[in-house]
Amino acid sequence: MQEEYDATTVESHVQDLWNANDAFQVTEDETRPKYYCLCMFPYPSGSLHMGHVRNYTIGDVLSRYKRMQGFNVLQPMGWDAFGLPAENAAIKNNTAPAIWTYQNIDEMREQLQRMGIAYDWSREIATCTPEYYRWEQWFFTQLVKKGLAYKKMATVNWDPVEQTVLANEQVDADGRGWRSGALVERREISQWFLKITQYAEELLEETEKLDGWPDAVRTMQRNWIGRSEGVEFDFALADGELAGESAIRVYTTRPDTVAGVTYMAVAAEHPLTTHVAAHNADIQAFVEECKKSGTSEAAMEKLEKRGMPLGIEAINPVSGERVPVYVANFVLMTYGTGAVMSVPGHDQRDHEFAKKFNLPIKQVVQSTVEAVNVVDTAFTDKTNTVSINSDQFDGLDFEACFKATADFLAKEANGDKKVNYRLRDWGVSRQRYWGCPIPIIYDKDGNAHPVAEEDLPVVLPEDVAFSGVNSPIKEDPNFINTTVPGTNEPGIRETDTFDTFFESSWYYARYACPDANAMLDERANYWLPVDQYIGGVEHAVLHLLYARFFHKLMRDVGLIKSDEPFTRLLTQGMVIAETFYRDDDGKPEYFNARDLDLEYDDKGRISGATLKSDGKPVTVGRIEKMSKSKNNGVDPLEMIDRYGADTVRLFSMSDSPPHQSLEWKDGGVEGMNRFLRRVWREVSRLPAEASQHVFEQADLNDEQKSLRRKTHETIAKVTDDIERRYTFNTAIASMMELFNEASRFDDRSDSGFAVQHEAFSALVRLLSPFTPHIAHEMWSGLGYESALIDEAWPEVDEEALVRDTITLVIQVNGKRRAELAMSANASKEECEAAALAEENVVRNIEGKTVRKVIVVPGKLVNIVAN
RNA sequence: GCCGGAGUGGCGGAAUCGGUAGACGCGCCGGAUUCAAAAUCCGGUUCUGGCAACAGAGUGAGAGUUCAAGUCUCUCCUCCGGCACCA
Repeated sequence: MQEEYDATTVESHVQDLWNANDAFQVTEDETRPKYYCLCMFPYPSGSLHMGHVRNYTIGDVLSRYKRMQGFNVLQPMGWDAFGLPAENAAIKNNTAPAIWTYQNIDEMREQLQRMGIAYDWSREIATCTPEYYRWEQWFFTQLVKKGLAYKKMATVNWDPVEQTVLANEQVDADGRGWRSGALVERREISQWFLKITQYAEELLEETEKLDGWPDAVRTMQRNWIGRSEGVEFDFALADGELAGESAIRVYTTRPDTVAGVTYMAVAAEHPLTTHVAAHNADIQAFVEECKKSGTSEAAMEKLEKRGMPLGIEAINPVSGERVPVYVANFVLMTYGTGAVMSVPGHDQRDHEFAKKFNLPIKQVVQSTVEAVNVVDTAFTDKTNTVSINSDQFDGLDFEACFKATADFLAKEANGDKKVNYRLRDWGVSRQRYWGCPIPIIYDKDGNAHPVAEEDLPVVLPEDVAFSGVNSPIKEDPNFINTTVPGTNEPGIRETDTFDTFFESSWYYARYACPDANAMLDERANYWLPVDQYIGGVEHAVLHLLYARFFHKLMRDVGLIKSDEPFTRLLTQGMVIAETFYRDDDGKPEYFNARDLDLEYDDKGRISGATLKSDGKPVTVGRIEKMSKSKNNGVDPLEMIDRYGADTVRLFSMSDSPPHQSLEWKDGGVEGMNRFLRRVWREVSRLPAEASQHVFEQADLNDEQKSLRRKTHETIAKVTDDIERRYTFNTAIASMMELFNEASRFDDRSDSGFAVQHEAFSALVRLLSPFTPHIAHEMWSGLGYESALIDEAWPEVDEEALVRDTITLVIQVNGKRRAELAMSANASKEECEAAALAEENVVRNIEGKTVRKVIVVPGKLVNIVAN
């Protein structure tokens, strides 16, 4: 072992060794417990960023740790390869999306390999290959047959200039198309949906059981599913039938407030609105206006609450009063019945609308504990309340009134108790090119036929000229024209592709059997569920919910046996860094720190910065998530070149716990590099014969015992931090403590060397999941013949943890006044006596009476005196 | 608006079950080495007072429970994240 640590040499040497031995290839093995550790696979954008580094290092630490614990560990990697950026790049660079994507995959694979992560590369998957997507096409045809996939009209963003559908990401905050700048419109087209709502109840119930998931993610999923219990019932139309209907059906979670309904509101798409609009130009104009606004959340948010009276009245089934019906832009056709009863007294939104249109506000719920004035604001409490102004329901609390009204509505107004979900069926059609073709053929009457199993996959043509925004397959007769399955009739192919969440919803299962000649085979039941899943919290709802849904679908088709895909989930925080900018004309221009000269104040804080190229100052901005737009990214490859992958890995784990954000700091990286160089140096200086010496615990002196205790305390601490707490930062801190103590230890006796060798032997193994390359070399440096990846995780020697003496903290009235070294087995009385005799204690209780003495064995004595 | 999470030195953070607040790292200060610098090594570093021993203050603000509170309870403030016309 050389005395100077050279990361580049070490890392390429160790990686070659692993590669030559296929060190991380695994097969099913019933004799060992399995451990499937998975990181969310990347989109192949072409370059690795720090978020990837952090994500994959966490996975590798856990994988390597479990391997040393004796588990049969699977850690695969692949590519979420379909998606919009490939199309954007294609337009910009005039290359086919496939070529761009495969080139990026090659580049990123190389970059990833430099990090030395223990992947089983033989299982690599790219979702854009027909070998992968043919199975999801097959699966979709099964779902169509089971009625779990169906077609219906749905709203999309339509760019009137480009004459194309836009993804939500392609519509800016002002509701304009990204290329044309034209105002995006809403348009109804027929699209495919998966019936996730059929699984809403099971998904919700099992959310409660996912105790290996962060509470935040479970809460988000619960809210996203959004279960509510209420009643659906009719408001009869006051002047008889309209548009073939005699009533307006509504859904409410507050049947106890029906008496307070003073008006109603229906959606722009509601049949009643359409009926009235046919003879009323003003209403027609209003409906058109509603349809013009985009579907994006940003657009919805800005929407002002507006409405118009339809000139219709309905009868309140409880009060018998006539109430006017409005059309309003905030009523959603897709939730409930597309019509709502409005209770301005007890719903804030209804209250605002009532004020704006001068509608009556009626109080029907009274608080039993405070004064209520529904003229100013809605009263929405459901506890400590009684019903008033509600005839036979007066005097009931919320629960009783809910039940009584529901029973009444059941008899008098076609009422039905109903559970509603905020969750909608998952629209999987995308009018994009670079995705998996939906395997459907339409006959001349427009009926949909799933492509026959033997005709799969429907291959996406990759050799395409990409001229505009429109998908090239939509104009490709070779792709479109075919025959209807089972006939000789001409048929037309579906040209929409799947939402890319489709691919990422089942890839974790395919890794178990990437070469299977079926969607999955028995191997999936060996490896699944994933024991540990790691990725960004931005996927808390969509991806993680879709994957859970798919898992249940695959279970119900008989492909797998488990109910849930991911047993434990870790969501890592963002990687953040300083930003620097100039804002001369209202559009800030951001600069990367590498192009700046930074100034620091006397406390080491950044006080100013100037651009190297012109020497003029730039503004120091906030610390934000690394991104292209803020130009504050740090290139992982540059860091690996400078310090080595081990240093980069170690820093990414050391500075904060994984679920929190990590601030990238050059000084911190250098600190980790310094630490590794020190460990290397100490190990290289340890005499070769140190490994030969043995010791007997009973014969050790106090210093030797103390180092042994530190060694084994550290093993216990690091194990607990990785296994239970996920606090890799504190694990690293405690390894540094052990190193500091072991390197200061200067005892050249045989047993001294033996104890020191034990400390370094443990340290190297504890470090190995974090910094596997340097650990491998140091392991041989310590005189071991074996490869470190085949070693077992170090075990705690309980005997080494035993303390003869302990430090007792002495407090007077809760304030620390002294410390005492005591025998570890001293009695309570002895501790108390020693504490009361201590010099500084005597001084502090002088003139006071000791009221009470509290002894916490092994820790402290608190003397209460006044 | 609703639902989460978080506020601790100059900075990132530690304190795991109510028991020594500030581990570990960065930065800064001093020293050694050097012709000099970088690198490296050693020491110091919450604030105030003191040569020191030690004393006082201190975990966003305010109250409370307790022998003992960063940790538990209540009220409030600030920041971050998610959802947001869901009837």
